[in-house]
Amino acid sequence: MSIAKTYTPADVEAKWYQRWQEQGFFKAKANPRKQPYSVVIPPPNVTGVLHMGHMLNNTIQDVLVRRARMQGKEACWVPGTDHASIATEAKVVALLKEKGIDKKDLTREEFLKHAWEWKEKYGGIILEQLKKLGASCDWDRTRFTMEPELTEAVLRVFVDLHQKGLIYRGIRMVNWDPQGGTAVSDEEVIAKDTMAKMYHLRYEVVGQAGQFLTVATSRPETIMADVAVALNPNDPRYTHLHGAKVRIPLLGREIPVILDEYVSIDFGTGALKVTPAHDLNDYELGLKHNLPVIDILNNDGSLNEKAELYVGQDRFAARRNIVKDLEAAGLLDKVEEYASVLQTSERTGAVIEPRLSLQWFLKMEHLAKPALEVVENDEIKLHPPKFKNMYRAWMENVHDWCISRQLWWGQRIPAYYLPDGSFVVALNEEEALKLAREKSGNANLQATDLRQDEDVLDTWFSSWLWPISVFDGFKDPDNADVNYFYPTNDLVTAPEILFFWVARMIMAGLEFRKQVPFRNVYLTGIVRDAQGRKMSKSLGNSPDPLDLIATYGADGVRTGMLFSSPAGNDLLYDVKLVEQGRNFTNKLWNAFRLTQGWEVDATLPFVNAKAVEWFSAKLHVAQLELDEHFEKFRMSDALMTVYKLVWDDFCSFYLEMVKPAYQAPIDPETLRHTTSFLETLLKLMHPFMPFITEEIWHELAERGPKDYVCVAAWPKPAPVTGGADLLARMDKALEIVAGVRNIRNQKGLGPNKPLTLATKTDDAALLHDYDGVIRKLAALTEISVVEAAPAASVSFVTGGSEFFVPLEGQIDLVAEKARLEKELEYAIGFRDSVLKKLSNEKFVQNAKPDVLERERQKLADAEAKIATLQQSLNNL
RNA sequence: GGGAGAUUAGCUCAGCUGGUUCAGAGCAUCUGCCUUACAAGCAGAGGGUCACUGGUUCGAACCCAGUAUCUCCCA
Repeated sequence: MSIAKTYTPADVEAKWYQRWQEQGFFKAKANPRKQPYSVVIPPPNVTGVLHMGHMLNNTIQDVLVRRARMQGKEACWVPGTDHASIATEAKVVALLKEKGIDKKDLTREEFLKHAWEWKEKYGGIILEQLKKLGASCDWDRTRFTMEPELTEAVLRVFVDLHQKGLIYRGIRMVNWDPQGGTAVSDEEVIAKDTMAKMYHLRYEVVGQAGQFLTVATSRPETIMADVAVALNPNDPRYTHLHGAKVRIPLLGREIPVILDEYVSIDFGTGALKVTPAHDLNDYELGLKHNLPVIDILNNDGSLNEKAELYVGQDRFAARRNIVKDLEAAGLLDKVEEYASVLQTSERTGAVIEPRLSLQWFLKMEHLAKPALEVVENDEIKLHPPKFKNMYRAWMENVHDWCISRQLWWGQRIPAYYLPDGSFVVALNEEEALKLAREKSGNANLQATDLRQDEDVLDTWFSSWLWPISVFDGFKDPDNADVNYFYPTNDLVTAPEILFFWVARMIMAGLEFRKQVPFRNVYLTGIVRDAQGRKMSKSLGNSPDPLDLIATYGADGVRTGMLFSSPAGNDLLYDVKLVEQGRNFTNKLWNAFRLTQGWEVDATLPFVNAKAVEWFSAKLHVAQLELDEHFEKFRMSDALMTVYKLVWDDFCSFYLEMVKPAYQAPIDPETLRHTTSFLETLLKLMHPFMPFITEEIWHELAERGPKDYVCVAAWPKPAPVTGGADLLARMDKALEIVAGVRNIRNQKGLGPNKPLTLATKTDDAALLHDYDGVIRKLAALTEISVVEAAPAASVSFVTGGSEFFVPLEGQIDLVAEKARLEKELEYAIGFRDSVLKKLSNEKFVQNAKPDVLERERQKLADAEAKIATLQQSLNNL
């Protein structure tokens, strides 16, 4: 036999991927005669490389897309990347630093030149990696969120929303990332539980030397920004200080004591220092009491000259130093540990600094309301639906979106400032100038008089337009593509970005196209290691996806990932999973090898009708089940259905039933059916295992130039007459087979030792019809119907029939008796429980007729079994 | 602190409208087999008080209440 004994994916994967591309199978265009099916990829970070999360996510998308393509839909999977402003800028800055270049020494244009160079060099890597996985994207449609067309879309949207009054500029407390040197949105802040220290500081009461008010704070370095100390008016401990002034420790500046019920009496000392520039709550308090704002921090988190002390020091260094100095001055009362929450930046990990700054915001209320509604009314379905609760909670408490970032890598905010400080918002400089002239009434205003905002937009402000912008829906809102492919069908993404991205795409879709961007959102879990830890570079617990593909084959890896990943559940990755996937490909390969080895003898009669009928019926049931799993987005279950159909039903049973003796020929009819079954199985498996199925497809027959399983028609379930009966009868026959095999195992007989079977049966027809199947699978030479048990035989009971395997000299009467008694005992217990149910009048009155009928049948079966078992015992 | 979800075999999970497809699947485990498609395999077997305590019901893994533990989201 010339076909390799084990399947070697490396030999075929690249070949088929190339062929598919040459054939243009992945290309999609608006085609009114076909039903559209579109998916947009969650654009990976342009600087990224493929990780396990991408593997899972893109495998699922590819399964959906490939199946849709086979179903005859115009399947369009749009790939692309996003520019990931903070992450990319940080990488470029780091790279430049290695070369001895400081970002500060570069102009914006110079920096962007470096960034683009870097993007050109590394930006496509991840997409190339996806091809190795088999992703059937329409690569001609590859988009990048910062390319000119998409940038224009972003700017248009900004201008539009500004005109609608939804974008505004204001001083707000933002989350400042001192390391990234930029504001980040609420959603990019991660709260971490930590133990922090609470410092009790002594503020001297003005005019009462030696009298102190003790204030507890976790941030002693901010006292220089204090503008008041607040007390609860109802706190009896402090009534004597109402109206007093206190002196800031070390600094000596006098600040008022204010009263506000906001202060909680039992937290800390009940006295709260008020630092409006560096705490959101303090800021609110300051507004209410009309207090000044003193900002003592620089962008990088160091103290500025307004602090007067520790100027130039980093906030954490300043904290250490001021604690030392306070202690030395006797102004530190005590330090205690307490559990607190540290806000950190998702991007850089730096501790977030609440900071007042002038930023651009997008009002959310108007956008959030309809976006909530379409999820509530299932116009967009989340899978699994438990995420609906989370989605609702967020949408009902949504805050305005801080969309400006103090970076260079990204779309620059299209706001232009006039010399007088006012601004206009316009798509480009010319229009801005026009507007500025109108606004100022100064017709002589020149472009050089305008200054464009320095900041760029949040990357999500590009990504939220993705399902529209990839089809050029902003540039040309009525183009054929967008009209045909939008709304897209399914979105596959991670729950972590449900709000960042999914919710905002829904908002954008409704706002700009009055239509939802997709119908289904499939939320994958996080890929973790076997111990449940998140995969991370620092832990080194993440395998390299490309190594995995090289070792186990893309098909093996794809199925391995899917075996254990129900929607929304984390995937505990274990190499055993991809091994299982690889083994599955090998199993299929060998089934194919077997059929390839058969010689046909055209004169042979068709002897396998029972097997063929049965497998046809099995196939029908499995297809219905498979389609149902797909409709419900139960991908693991869908795969498992195919897995069992192929491995158990096709290989372990069907092929064993029809397989001729070694080197014996097969009849043409059986071969025809078998090949046809195999082709159907290849189609059903193709979305999961595209490469091996394509390889076998072409090995199985000479194929025409366009005849690929990749574009074969998805099989329609074909009902089989009397299918349910066929399945039930085969099940009975296989039970008999299992009974014989069990005896072989118990008695240590080899799988091939010829045996005979005798039976006292109530279903002689079954034995007659399935004689061939049973004899073959159980390796029996003869099955005979008898009146009485043969001497010296081992027996078993299935259904109401008793079977005997004569075994001269190998019968252990005692053990045999014990076994039968145990079975009998169980059967009696079972019968009694049914009897009890049936003798309960209320049950008989209340239970539905079919339930009652089933119970009666149960009773009859049990009675029959008991009778047979007793007979067997008597015979011993 | 507020909210949501979960708890079923050693592991990962199914289990629909309460009732024979109700205690399941895959993996793992154990036993025996290198039986000419496959040892990346074949055959067989064992394994669970459905977290706990009550309640509703003729009947509960499923419905209700409480308890415990875990996870996630928000503050």
